[in-house]
Amino acid sequence: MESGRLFFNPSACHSNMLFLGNSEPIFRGARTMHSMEENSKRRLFFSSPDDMYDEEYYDEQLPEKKRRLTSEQVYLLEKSFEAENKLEPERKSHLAKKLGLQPRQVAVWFQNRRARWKTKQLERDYDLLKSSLDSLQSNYDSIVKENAKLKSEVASLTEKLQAKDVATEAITGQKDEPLPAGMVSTLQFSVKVEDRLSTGSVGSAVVDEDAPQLVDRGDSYFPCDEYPRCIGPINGVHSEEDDGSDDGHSYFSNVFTATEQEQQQEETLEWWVWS
DNA sequence: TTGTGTTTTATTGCCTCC
DNA sequence: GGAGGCAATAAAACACAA
Repeated sequence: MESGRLFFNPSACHSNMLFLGNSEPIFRGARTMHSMEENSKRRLFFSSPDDMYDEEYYDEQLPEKKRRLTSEQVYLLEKSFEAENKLEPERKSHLAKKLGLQPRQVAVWFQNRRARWKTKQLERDYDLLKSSLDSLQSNYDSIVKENAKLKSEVASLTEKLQAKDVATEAITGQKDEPLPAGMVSTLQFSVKVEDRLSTGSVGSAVVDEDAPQLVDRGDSYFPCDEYPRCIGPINGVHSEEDDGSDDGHSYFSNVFTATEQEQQQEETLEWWVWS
C-alpha cells in the first residue's frame, strides 16, 4: 500500500495553504484569488508526512502525481463516515489533525464518499424496484390465468343451466318458474365475479390506485415522500400467500368460496329441477 | 509491456442557507 | 456575501487481460 504522500506546497505550509494539481490553493476562499498567479507552480508530493518539512524534497520539484490516502487514513475516514456522513467543522479539523491531512482533503473525501454511497444506494433501490416489478408481474400473470379459468367455469355452468332449462320445458311443457331467492342471488354473485375478473379490476394492489401502496421505510435513497406512489420492495409486495387476509386465505378466497357455494347451489338446482 | 476500464482524489461551477 | 453541499468532470493511480 502506498504511504500517504501529501500534496503540500511547502512555501504555503506556513500560511496553512495547500496546493493541488495546477497548484491552486486547495482551500476555497483563497482559490479564486490565487488561481491565476499560481498556475505556473507545480504540484509537489511527499512520501510521508515528514517530507512536508524536508526542504530538499521541495527543491527536487518531482513530477506531478496524485497520491492516494493510506489504508489507515481511509479506515479512519470510513469509520467516521459510518458514524455520521456529514462533516461538521469541528470534526473535520479533528480528523484532519489526526490523519495528517488538510481539512479540505477530509472534506473532499467525505464529499466523494457521499457521492459513492448515493450511487450504491441508487443501485440497491433499482434492484429492489426491479424485483418488486418482477414479483408484481408474476402475480399479475397468475391473476390472468385464474381469470381465464373462472371464465371457462362460468361458461360451462351457463351451458349446463341452459340445457336444464330446455329439459324442464320439455318435461313440464312450461317455461321456467322463477328461481328461489337464494338461487337468484347465487347466480347474480356468479355474474359479479365474472365482471370483476373480466374488467381486470380485481382490487389488486397492482392496478388499483386506491389500494394501499406498501412502502419500505428503510434507508433507501429513493425519496418515497416525493414519490408517494412508489412501489415497495419485494418483501412488501402482496402475494397470494402472504396478503394478510384472514387465516391465511388467498386474496381471492371469497371468489373460491363462492365457487364452492355455486357447486352446492347447482346440486340444489338439480334436485329442484328433477324432483 | 501496453491498452483499457475502474477507482480515487481533486476541481469547478452552481445552488441553497444563514 | 460567505460557507458548505452537490453534480459533473478531469486526471492520476490502479487492476487486469492479452
